[in-house]
Amino acid sequence: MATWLVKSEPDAFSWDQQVQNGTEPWTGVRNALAANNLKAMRKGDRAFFYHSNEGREIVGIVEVAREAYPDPTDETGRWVCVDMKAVGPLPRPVTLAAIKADPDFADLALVRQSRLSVMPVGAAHWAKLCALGGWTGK
DNA sequence: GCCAACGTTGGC
DNA sequence: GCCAACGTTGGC
Repeated sequence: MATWLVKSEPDAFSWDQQVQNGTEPWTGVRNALAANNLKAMRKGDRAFFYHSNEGREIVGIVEVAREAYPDPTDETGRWVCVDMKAVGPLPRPVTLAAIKADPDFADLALVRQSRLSVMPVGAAHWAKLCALGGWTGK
């Protein structure tokens, strides 16, 4: 199972909405690198749900419910989306400040490429972020 | 609200 | 196909 991190501005689509809706299409990605990451996602992969701009913290975990398919919000038909299902909130959201303060995360894409909206997270980083977030679920 | 990073567009 | 101009993202 691969692990990822996806960003959303809470003004546009927040964690609360994700939880309320259960499963939700992850649309609106218009960046080639991010789109490649979406295409590499497999059903059952997990991803951190990160609030950009407002909050700037990892607030929860979602799971890929449907692999890449054409983004219905894209008129050109060039871009794809996936479906994400809410798994659960992090008991203690992990802030960007905390991530940046830890040298272990210096090579995390979130730190290195701040504008990328969909990125892979290595197994070691995933485990550490789960621990920091107080995540005890599976 | 400002600015840095960076992707995209369009003129040549 | 290069590169300057411009737009967008997102941290601060």
